[in-house]
Amino acid sequence: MPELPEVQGYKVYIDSTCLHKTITSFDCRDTKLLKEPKKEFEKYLLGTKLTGTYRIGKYLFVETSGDKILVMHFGMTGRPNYYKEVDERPKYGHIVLTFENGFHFAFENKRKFGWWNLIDSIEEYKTEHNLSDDARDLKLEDFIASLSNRKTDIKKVLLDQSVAAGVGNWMADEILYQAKMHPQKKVQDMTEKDMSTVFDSMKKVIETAIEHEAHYSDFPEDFLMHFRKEGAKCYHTGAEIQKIKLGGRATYFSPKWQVL
DNA sequence: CACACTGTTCGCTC
DNA sequence: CGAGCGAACAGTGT
Repeated sequence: MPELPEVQGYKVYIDSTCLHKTITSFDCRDTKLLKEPKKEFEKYLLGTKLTGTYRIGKYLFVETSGDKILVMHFGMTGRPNYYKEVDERPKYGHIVLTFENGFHFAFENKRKFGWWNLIDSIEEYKTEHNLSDDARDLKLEDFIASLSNRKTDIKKVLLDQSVAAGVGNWMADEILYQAKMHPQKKVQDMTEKDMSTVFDSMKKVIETAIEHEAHYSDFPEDFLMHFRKEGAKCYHTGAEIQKIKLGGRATYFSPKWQVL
């Protein structure tokens, strides 16, 4: 589930719980979640403190008092959990840090698509992994530039983390619904005005979601999230929401509202 | 039971 | 080189 707004919430949570406390233990019960050997994590984390966080899209960079930066990606089912007692360890808390105050930080990851990594430079990592600026900070001119050489459905392009880092499957559907844009609109057929409309919707969806702490039921009533299921009624037209598959992802849209 | 779901990454074609 | 595409990954839920 975690897309940009959820990860933003995780960042705030970690900032308010885990910073400036010496790490006394590192426990990982499934090393598949580690992109470097476990020994490296022990070496660079034990005895250090987490000092700050920086988010780009769905990637959370955690700075430490040591020589490395910790990168967390929550995958599809990840979330942080800060707790006190050892026996409170969550079922899917596959990675756990313990701090000098005795509290623990669990990286919960039910489906194990999330991971941790150790890196030297955020800028370098961003370049190597073709990450765009965070969608929240992205400039219209950069968004248009990224779209200019693309020749496929706008929905697929929105999911590309080199275009607008942080947009995931539900956000892409919501952005296109707000923009009245059909998900299969070909990017090469879009005018600059179309792109600008989608861009503005993206900003609106991001800020609305963060404002409501990614709690979907609190979103405005004309948001797709309230009726994002096959056969549900579109807020504007009353027509049935349709489900198609794009880029291997379930895509929901209102055919009467988002006309191709 | 077979498949849906979620994001990234890999391998392949063009 | 890089866009596009589809499969693969893990495990729970339906």
